[in-house]
Amino acid sequence: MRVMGISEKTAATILEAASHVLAIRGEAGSMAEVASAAGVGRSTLYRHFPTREALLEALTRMGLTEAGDRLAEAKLESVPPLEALARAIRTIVVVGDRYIVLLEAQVPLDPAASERAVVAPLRRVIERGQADGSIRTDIDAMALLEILGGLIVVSIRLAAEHKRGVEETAATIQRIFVEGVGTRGT
Amino acid sequence: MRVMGISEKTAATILEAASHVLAIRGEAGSMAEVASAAGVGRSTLYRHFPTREALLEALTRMGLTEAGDRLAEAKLESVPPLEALARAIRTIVVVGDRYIVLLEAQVPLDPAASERAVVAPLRRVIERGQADGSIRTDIDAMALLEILGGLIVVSIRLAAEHKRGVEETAATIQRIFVEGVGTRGT
DNA sequence: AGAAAGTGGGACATTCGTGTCCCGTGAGGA
DNA sequence: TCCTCACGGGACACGAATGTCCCACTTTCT
Repeated sequence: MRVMGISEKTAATILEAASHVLAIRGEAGSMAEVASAAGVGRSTLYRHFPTREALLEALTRMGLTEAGDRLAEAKLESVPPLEALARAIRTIVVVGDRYIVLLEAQVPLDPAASERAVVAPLRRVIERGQADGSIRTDIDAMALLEILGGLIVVSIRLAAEHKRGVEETAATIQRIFVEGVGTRGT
Repeated sequence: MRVMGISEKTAATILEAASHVLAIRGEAGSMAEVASAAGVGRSTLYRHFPTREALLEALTRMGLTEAGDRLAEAKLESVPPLEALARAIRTIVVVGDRYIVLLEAQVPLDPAASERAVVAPLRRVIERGQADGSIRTDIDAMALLEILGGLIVVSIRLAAEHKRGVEETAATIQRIFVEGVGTRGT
């Protein structure tokens, strides 16, 4: 028999609210605010997530899982690298929209999990592109990956604050990342 | 006659130390840490900067002024847009290296001052590039500017944490921003 | 030497967020 | 119907950071 008060549904409600509150208030978002936003008592919040850290950790798991699933659905492997890049960027920006905090605040996200869910797929795309000649090879994949990651974060932030459509922002980012801002005649 | 304890030199020492501490510890850096890092007493710190906000505000003024001066020295107007872009990126990344906090934490930086010191020069470069055909015009200058700003922040962060040389990071960012990651044959 | 300014350090009040505990209550299953 | 499980809310201890006050010290200028 269980000792603690648990309700799958409430937990989901809390996580949902937490992602919103933290996305807006950033690191400053307190447990009280999360609880209030979720429409539950502070006690209940602590019943489900014993510490703030536990809540953040659960949030990251949720975000990574979601991102991983969507990336898997996107079938990146079955399209040309540049097209795959576009899909991946769009996917991550859309999902990440609700998890900005975890990117801003340095929430210690499980390296293995993030590697598996997000980093690896992206790296495969880039490496494939470098192999078939569609992506430049004078900058190594790791550096490209880091910059791409940064760009995605930027675009999530821009989409969040500037209210420019998520889709549009992702598209702009993708074009610049692939084509650059310079014209051909350079 | 002045009523308060002031020492130009100490104030400078404090600001210098503050930029370092906050660059490393982020928003979490406390007044006590700053004081200790500056080698002064907490009292002295408060004597010069009555509140934490005042300290941050002074820091932003310092950063903006420095960035503005360096950009002015760079003579952006006298070189082709793409070259100017490269110089500007490099300059801002180098200067910004010590002011990451102000970018991360949303320190309410004076819009007018930042506009004058940093935004305006960058925008002039971009608009000049769009006018002479060296920069694409299918994305408006404002969007390009925002993304460029984001990219710069990213590269400052990368340079700070990853220890890749500031110069090298700035150069990589600049190449990607201008040329993109795709090869010509796209 | 003497005064004044700048500094250091400690004590203190205050605020805020975290985490714990306890008890009352309402709804749903046995 | 009754009983249990989850929830709500309030009280509380604790720690950390901000900002204030006060006193004792060193340096420096006169």
